Amino acid sequence: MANIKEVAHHAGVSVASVSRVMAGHTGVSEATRQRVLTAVKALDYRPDLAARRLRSRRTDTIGLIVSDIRNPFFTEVSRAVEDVAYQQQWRVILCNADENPDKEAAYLDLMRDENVSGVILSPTLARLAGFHPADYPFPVVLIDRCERDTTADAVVLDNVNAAYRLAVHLIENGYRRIGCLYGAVSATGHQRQEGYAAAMAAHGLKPQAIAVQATIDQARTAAVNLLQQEPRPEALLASSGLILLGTTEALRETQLRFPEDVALAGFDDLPWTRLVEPAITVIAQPTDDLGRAAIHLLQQRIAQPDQAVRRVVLRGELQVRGSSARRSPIRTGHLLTTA
Amino acid sequence: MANIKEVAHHAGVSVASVSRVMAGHTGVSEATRQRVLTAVKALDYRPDLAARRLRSRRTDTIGLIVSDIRNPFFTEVSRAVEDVAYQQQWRVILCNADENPDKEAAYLDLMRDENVSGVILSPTLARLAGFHPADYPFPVVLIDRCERDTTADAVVLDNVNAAYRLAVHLIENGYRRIGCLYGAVSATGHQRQEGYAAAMAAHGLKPQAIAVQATIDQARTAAVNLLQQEPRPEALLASSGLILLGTTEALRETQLRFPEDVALAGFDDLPWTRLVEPAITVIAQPTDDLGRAAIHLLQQRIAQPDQAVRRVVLRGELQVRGSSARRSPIRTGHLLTTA
DNA sequence: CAATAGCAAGTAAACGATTACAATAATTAT
DNA sequence: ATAATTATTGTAATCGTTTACTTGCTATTG
Repeated sequence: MANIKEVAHHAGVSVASVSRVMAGHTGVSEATRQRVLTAVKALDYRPDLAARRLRSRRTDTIGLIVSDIRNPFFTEVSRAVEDVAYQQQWRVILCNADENPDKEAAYLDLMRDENVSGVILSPTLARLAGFHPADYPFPVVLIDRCERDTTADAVVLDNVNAAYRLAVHLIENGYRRIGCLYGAVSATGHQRQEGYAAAMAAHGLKPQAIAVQATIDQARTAAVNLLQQEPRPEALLASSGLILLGTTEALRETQLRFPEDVALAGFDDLPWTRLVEPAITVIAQPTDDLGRAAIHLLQQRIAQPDQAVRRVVLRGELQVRGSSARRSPIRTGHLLTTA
Repeated sequence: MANIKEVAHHAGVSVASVSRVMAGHTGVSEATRQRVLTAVKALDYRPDLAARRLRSRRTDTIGLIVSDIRNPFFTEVSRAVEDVAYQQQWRVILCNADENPDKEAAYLDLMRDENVSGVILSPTLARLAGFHPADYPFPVVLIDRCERDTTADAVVLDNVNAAYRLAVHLIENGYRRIGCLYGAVSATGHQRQEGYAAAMAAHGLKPQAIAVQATIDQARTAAVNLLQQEPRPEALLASSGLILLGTTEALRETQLRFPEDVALAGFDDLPWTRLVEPAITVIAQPTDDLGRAAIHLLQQRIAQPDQAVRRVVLRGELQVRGSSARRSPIRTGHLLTTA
């Protein structure tokens, strides 16, 4: 591979001129620019990134550390981030922490080693507690997960509110004993449980929330347990797409029909929620906007390290479908007498 | 951030010794090793990767270019690759080509710029035609997509065979007019169509295969079209998870039931295929093994650049479920007379 | 005991770019 | 025409490592 020296020699100019042309800098005459460009083409020259990064101390690279790449929510967000970055000639190092704080820590160390310009992070609960951006040698934008009192740039859903609306929707459709399965290891799960609990309290209902690991299998097991309790919940609310999937599997396993036996609602408008019969009521998250907002926030922070902390809160959209259909009065003799 | 010089000074040794300790090289006394390590800890030193890469001309980084990160198949494969790499202290640059040859080319250029040790690639059709590893400045292992006559390391499914078995399964269950929706832009789609066509031919049946873009929406549109033709197909075979999803949506849209009106079978054992009623018959791909095999193959190739070309062919497993249940004789008067 | 090997540690030259600074050429002002 | 200014270009130092080579010991051997 040709290096900058050979290009300079071939073009009959100095290495500085070549460098200036490659960087798109001003202050180089059109004549030399052309000579350099033809030499570059002739030698198929491409600057060595390691050398450039060493000398310039910039990498034009950002890190994206997601909690679980197999969760379609994060896949979508990653794609959005990658798409924007790609257009702007930035590199993205995508890391999958697998909800594991050790892996998360290792990746953050790696980001430091790589000298990235910034990081987009969906943090584990452990890291989020007492999180302070100043502890990191690079700008950090949190995504999906953030506490009320976290002082860091962040892009999140209005989790409490969205879960509240979802729960109210179930309540208004006649359901009273509503169970909630929420992700134990994420701030998001907790906030959604909080919104659910608030809605229940506002209607004088007793909440029953179960914390689970946010995997399909764990959610299914927990849901089966919950469904075998007496009295059985009339409806279930799942705080994420994976938990919703596990919960739906549990209903199949226990041969319960929704919404007749147990109504169902959850988060994440994934394609399959429209495929099952009936389709499932969900809060749709604007994954694309989340990703775009995160990278824009990060770029602004990189450009302006001292600007005020910003938080972007996006609204989830309630998609009402059959799984939460109004409770049929025929089956609810008990409710009829109390109403 | 401390650099190697400061560490050397702090430990009272030369930079060479520090470097040797950091690299885990032999030929350094236990005494100095300890002094270096304490200095490293005291100064919180971490070697600068840019400098290391520049000097050593190695990056310990591989590129993983997938066709579509939103396709769960590739998500799973990526996770497997990343997992193995992580354990071995390799970095992975994950790139999403979005089935776009230009983006794919741009990423391959990027890989060269990054001076990666090797690349795992699921190529577009255009690139696969006439693919030769020698055209690239790094070792390449193909994954998921590979032609019979491609002379490159590759890890693929036994696509033709798997599709053949899947089609035969439908035929043996009494279906005759079987349509096939396959991915137009991937070698995999073509091979699966080929296996399907072979099975049809072997049973004296006329194939009807439609090439589609491998997206949910395109597949749905094409499937709706196909389902509105007269005579309507008795069964549909989808060549990938996304196409299967779109096809299933089409059945919902046209209010057709499976398997009663149209039987259904496809590729990729995704969680949702077990959720719909009835569950869908699929070929399960060993995504984890595919990913692991790919990175192992790549590492062997990196260690032994001149070893013979290898191809790992993994077998897909047929998961028979309700969507392809034996055609009920009651509804198939025509078949009864011909049987 | 001198010669020789073997090991540990140090010195300094790369790696290939960027960029501060100096030098030169071209332009404008007086 | 000359001085002052500006626009180009070149020179060389620098980024932080790795590593070939040299040096200085200590231990081994004939």
